Amino acid sequence: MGLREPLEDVATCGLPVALEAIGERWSFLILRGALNGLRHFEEFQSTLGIARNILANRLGRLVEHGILARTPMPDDRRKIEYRLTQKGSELCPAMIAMRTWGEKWGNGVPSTPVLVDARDEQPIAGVAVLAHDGRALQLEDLCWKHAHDIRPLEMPVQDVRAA
Amino acid sequence: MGLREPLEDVATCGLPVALEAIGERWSFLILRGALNGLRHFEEFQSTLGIARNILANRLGRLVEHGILARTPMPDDRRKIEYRLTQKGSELCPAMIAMRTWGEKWGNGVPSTPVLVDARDEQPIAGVAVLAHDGRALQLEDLCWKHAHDIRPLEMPVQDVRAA
DNA sequence: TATATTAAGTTTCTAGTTGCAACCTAAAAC
DNA sequence: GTTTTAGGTTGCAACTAGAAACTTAATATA
Repeated sequence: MGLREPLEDVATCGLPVALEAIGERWSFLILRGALNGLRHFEEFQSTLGIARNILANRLGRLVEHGILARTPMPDDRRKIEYRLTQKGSELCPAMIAMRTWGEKWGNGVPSTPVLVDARDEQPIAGVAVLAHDGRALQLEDLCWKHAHDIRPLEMPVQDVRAA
Repeated sequence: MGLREPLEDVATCGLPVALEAIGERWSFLILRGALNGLRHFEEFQSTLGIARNILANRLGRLVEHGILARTPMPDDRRKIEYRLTQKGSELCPAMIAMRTWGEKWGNGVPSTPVLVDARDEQPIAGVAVLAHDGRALQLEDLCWKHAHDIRPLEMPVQDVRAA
């Protein structure tokens, strides 16, 4: 692959940060597996069909980035449990967004298993970009602005001087 | 890389479909560039600092996948315009989700430019998973179910027999 | 018309990465 | 104590990424 530069400096942006951690196909699939309940090396290996050395490498990388936590099981210390951290779990919306897109634009793949709302067990509608007040925004409603061009919302009367 | 299998069959899921198209760091960054208004080869090249052959390869791949449209400009036919298609634009939520995650969990990167709501020019809140009725769901509210275990919502009276 | 310049790719070549298969190591089971 | 199991390493061939130089076609300039 040639040398891999940190890539962070490609304009200030959170995206390169995320890519550094999971910007690679197996990382995504391992993450998807973890969100689906996979916990152990052999589970990932047999479910995903990934080569063992690559799996070891990616699991290690995800652990390094604090996305997975690595714990030997107390009852059988050969067994290692890889579990999503809070940081890792919060990649869920990104994963779902990609999955939903792939489902819509791919060749009619009806993804399984289905992600449902625990309350009524109905499939989710998808992912949306939310405005500061919670409204779901359409793509046409979005635009880019430089940070210094943004004027803070006028608050009722309070002087909020904290960041 | 050895041989690259289609990867589609890693359980039925839209995610591999998406990864096939953009599951690679430069593709994401090119896409981000496009969402930010980049249109031409040299713009991408100088902004992202990507090697020219890789850029050509990725642009071609994105065009093949119908994510970018490739059009020579009428006034200067050397110039090629790469523009997001509808399919490509709809990757925006996925990109934003990753960016937002990177912003939160990275080393305090304040991403620039900022994505704002066009109506009030306020920065967006983030990305959320929506339930079928439009409520924003928390991660704890989500769970996986097999398709055949899902019972359709009882509709008023209509007998909906279509898939 | 002849000569630069520019936009968008190719080509070449090196070095690092991936993938597969086989091997290793420590803990548990028999 | 031998076997099995979980989670890795190692070695090697094939492939890919990246930098820089080269190509090609369309415009601009002299």
